[in-house]
Amino acid sequence: MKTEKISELTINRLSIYLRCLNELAGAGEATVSSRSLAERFNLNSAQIRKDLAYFGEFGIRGVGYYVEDLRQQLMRILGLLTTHRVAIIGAGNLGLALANYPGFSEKSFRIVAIFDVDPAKVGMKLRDGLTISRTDGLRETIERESVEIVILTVPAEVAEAVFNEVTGAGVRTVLNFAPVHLPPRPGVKVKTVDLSISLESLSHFLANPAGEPSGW
Amino acid sequence: MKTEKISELTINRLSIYLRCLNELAGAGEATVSSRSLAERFNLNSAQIRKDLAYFGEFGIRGVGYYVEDLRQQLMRILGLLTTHRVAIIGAGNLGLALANYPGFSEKSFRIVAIFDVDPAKVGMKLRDGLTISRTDGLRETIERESVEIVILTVPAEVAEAVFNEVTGAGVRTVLNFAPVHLPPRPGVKVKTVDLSISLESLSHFLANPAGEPSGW
DNA sequence: AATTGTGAATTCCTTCACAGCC
DNA sequence: GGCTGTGAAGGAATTCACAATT
Repeated sequence: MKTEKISELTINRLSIYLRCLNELAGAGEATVSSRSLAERFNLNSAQIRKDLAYFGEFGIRGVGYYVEDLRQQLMRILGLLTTHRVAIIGAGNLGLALANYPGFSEKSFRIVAIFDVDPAKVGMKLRDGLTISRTDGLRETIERESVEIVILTVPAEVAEAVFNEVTGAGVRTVLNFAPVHLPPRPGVKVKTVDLSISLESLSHFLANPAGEPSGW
Repeated sequence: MKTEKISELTINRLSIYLRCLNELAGAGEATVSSRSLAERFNLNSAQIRKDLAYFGEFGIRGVGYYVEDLRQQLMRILGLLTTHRVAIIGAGNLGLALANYPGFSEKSFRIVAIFDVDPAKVGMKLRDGLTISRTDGLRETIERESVEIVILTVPAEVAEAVFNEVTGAGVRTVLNFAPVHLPPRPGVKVKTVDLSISLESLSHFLANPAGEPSGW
């Protein structure tokens, strides 16, 4: 158990391990080794052991890890034992799709508000208790609803302004889908999902078959 | 100009630089230095110069880079001078949102087909010439429409099977939104966008204020 | 004077390899 | 025998710092 700072890459892998453990638990497996885990997503087994070792000694030599125990540990480490209250800002196609996204564990994340500037959208009921709100009440609603996580699905031009408003209201974590760089704010964590970058990376691959240089 | 292999991270940054150059070109700027570019997304200026140096010598000492020239170079390197034909598989909320996503440059990416298994959805017209197709014709349509890029927005359970089908049909690049590890295939590039991982990373941050360990 | 391009230094991440334990 | 936990080695990515160039 170290006090070193833990890399983002490690945290991302913990999520992957957890997902796999959920499946193993569902399949009734009692234990799993770092090797068999590693084979599922071709990773190195030492990597898995090192990732876990940052947080404690969860395994048993000669045996492996108890699936249910490790699952609980990972849920705790990832903060998934409590429910986080989420707001979506921007009820365009993407915002609405995320509001209904089934992949977010219901237990750990609950969407409590969704906002849009368009008066035609305000008032639209999405489902039980989730209605599109006006953006003028943004700050107030965030505070009243104790929103911890904001998902930003607004146009790029206004993303930074909205970001400033929500962090000003005390939000410390933002999942940003706008294709812009948000300025760093102390104590605030931003994850940006940039779909254009992903597509352009694929485009580069198509343009440069088999590791050929693209320079000339 | 090297023959070294170029990191994914470098390619991703090229997309970021390109976006910025587009703005600068729009604002009528003629030249830009690596330093001023770096300041916009707090990066190191040497990083930018190194990234560009993999592909050629595009700058002028004492001056910087010509905005329009560098823009063209990056478009070429990223393969954005030709249009790539894209198919979306899975017309759920996310698939439909991406079909209408305005962020993909129209010039470089064109969505030519969208598929779903649900008979109730098949035949739905989304817009000019884009109608939801049945999945049985998948392989045939991919070949007929010369699809180069597939966006996978199907449920996790079927993602691998669909992946095998599209790569079998000759598709070499896949943008995967299903929360699964897709097995590596030679000559095929996969980019996975995993929304749960992103959210769980934010959750971890909330659970572990200011770099405190989460072990005990 | 300003800025690029790049070896050298540094920092960060992954993999190896094995002692220690079950 | 099998598997974890980890120090040491190796590899990759970033940053420094400066010679070269306009």
